[in-house]
Amino acid sequence: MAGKTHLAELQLAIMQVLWDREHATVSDVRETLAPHRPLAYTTVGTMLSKMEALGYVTHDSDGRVNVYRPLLHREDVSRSMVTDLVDRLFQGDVTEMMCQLLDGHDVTRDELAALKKLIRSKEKEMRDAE
Amino acid sequence: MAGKTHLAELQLAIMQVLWDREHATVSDVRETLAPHRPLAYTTVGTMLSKMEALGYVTHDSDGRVNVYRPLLHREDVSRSMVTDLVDRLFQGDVTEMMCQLLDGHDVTRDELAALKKLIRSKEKEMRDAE
DNA sequence: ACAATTCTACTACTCTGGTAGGAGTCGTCA
DNA sequence: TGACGACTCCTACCAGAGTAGTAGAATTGT
Repeated sequence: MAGKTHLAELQLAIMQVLWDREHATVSDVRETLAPHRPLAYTTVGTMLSKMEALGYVTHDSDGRVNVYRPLLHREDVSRSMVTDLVDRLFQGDVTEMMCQLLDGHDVTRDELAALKKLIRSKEKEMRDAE
Repeated sequence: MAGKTHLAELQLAIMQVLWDREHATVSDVRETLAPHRPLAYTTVGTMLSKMEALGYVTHDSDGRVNVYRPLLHREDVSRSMVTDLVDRLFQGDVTEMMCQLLDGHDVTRDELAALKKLIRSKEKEMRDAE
């Protein structure tokens, strides 16, 4: 399953809240989003309903309050969205994407070091696998 | 200028065609897209008009045929879309994005090597800059 | 010279994301 | 005990992406 997981702006923001705290009420989500993005209570509620209809989240009722939980996995969504962008922007060429990241952003020395380590472990992994 | 450059699906696909061949007619675009995505002539035409209204492309008339040219730069668009995704998915953490790329995709040995080289030159660049 | 083709311009429709109002419900507290 | 606040549910609305049809002008092959 999983499949196509192209989350829109607000949907993703809401999912992030749900992923961070496992479950949340409409108020929780609203308050968390508020600083960056003040929304009416009903707006968040409506969006959550739509997302439930889409199978992104589910809820059970604690008394009369709906408590929402994510159904999608964070990793699945990031993977699929990243893949999608690489495909659309660079015809699937991961290296191109890397260049873009390194060139277009301020990367600290430490981050570069971390990346080298990451690559080395990846190489090792490949060697072991064969 | 530049600013918000969140191109939608089809819009991006059309821009890719324009970037690849510098300029193109409606037919050109349509034919290029056709294998993956067969669209009516008018669909492509309409979309190009909309994109012109948005300032993404421009055209001049060769006889009675409109020849479209991109106004946005490929690099600007990729940078901004990549940045956008990193922000939304990983709160701007570029390293996280790299992990995602390396873990979630099949990366060949050669690509890993290329990446190491890329990182090294980036490091050098930083050293020289100070 | 005329029919078929090609192209633009205009119009229109569908879907979905985003946004919110209002009605109705229920618990609480003064 | 009744007003208040928090909450859900239903409904509505707009914008933009995507899709395509139609009308009418220009082009071209025969």
